[in-house]
Amino acid sequence: MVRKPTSKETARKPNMREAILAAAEELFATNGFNAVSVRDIAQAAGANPGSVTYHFKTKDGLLLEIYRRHCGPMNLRRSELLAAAKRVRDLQDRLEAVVRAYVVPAFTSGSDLAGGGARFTRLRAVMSAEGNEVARKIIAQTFDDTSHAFIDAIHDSLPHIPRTDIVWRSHFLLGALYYSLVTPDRVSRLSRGETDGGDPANAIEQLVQATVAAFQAPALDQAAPARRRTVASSKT
Amino acid sequence: MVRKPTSKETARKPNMREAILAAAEELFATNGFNAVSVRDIAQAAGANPGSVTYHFKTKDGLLLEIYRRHCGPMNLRRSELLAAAKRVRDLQDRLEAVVRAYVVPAFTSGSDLAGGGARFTRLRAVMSAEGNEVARKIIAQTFDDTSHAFIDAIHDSLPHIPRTDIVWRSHFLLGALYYSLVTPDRVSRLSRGETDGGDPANAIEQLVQATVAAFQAPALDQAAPARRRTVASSKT
DNA sequence: ATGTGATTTGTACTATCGTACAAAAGATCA
DNA sequence: TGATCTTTTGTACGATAGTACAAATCACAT
Repeated sequence: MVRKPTSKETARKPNMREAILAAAEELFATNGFNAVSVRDIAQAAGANPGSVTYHFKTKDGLLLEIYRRHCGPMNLRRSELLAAAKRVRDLQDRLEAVVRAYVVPAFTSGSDLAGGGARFTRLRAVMSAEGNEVARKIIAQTFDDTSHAFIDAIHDSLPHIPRTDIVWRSHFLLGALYYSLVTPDRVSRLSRGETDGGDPANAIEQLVQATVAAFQAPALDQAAPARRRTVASSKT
Repeated sequence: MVRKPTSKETARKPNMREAILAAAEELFATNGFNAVSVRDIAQAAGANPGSVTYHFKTKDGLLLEIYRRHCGPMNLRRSELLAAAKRVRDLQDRLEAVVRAYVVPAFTSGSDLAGGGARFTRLRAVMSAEGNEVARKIIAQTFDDTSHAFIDAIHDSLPHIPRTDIVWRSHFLLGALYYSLVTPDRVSRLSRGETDGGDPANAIEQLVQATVAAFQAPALDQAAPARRRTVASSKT
């Protein structure tokens, strides 16, 4: 179909395998796993449905390979940034650096795949929402260590906050991060169109700033007693 | 259309229509829209597949009816709580009350359907992640007004924060809220099993506390200059 | 140029999907 | 009771799903 002008380079039109991976990543991330058929992927990649079976055996195998492709680089990058962040001496600055080390690789490229970071993170968000089993397994065994490392680092910057609260707030961070990537235009819509919903740098800044403040909130148990109010207590 | 239930009880085998709605709600919320077949729903409801077609015409129609069933009551409850929150005089207390008015109906029942609040909110989270068109439309025309009302109320409590930042942080709130309901056990897992990941009241408190702090963070543009740090500036 | 192993294509198979529709069953009231 | 609705059942149909597999094609060392 597409002719290679030269037989020298293997990756003239990128390996087809790569094209399939990229197409699948994009389609899965925007539509979910079950809504996308193997034929959809093949068509988007300019490939034959049989090619997908050849390279990845099954649809699950394709998803698994997408994860394998990204998890390593993204974790590596996070580790590097986390190590650098830990060296920041000022406690507040360090907290911000740690949060940034967590957020940045999720938005920007986690490997050499173009724009891969945001797309893969969005994919993770969607798979998580769908309760995809393949994704759940590989994520649990790949990211839980990283999550713990970050939680520990944050806890070091906020020794007076109980670990439980740190975990909750990290959880909220991940949710906010996911949602930002799942609905990339919702912010501009609600902002009455005057803003930069699509600018990832701005999204990162907003997320980091808000998250740092959330982490710094007083601990739940020891919150100032005067602060307890129950405006919405009826249970229905 | 509405036949008097008459003969002694309201429904000896509960309306079947309700059973189908409940089963669909549960299955969609945990597995996504496309992963669940009409036959799955019928079986879970103890009904015949044809019954689903009879009551809701199409699968989309079934989803639409689920939304119709919940959106009204939940918005009503939010409005009530928001109105009450707005009457709180102290600015910080009011902010917390407003956030609570937004969060509580999403966790607890928004109508008389048992446990409907959390389940429906989880459903919304999943549909949002999957980019479901039916859900997107009805949500945009049902919740955007509410969202604006909340954003306005929060802005009133934080006049010095630009509206853009408020919108972002509301966005993060919704993401955190969604994610808490999508992965109900992740917190306990990361907390090394000693905590209450399944307790909704605790989740609400954690979310409200963290979110209030996030809203109160300094505005992005006017953040203290000394605070700007770029520990993660390299781009890939 | 040719043989060889790696890919790509085309097609086919079975399972399951959403939906339609006629017949059966149940309920309501003259 | 019999007539007339509403609801449930059973079954079927066309479309599409994931996957398998043989044939065709390609890349390249010889």
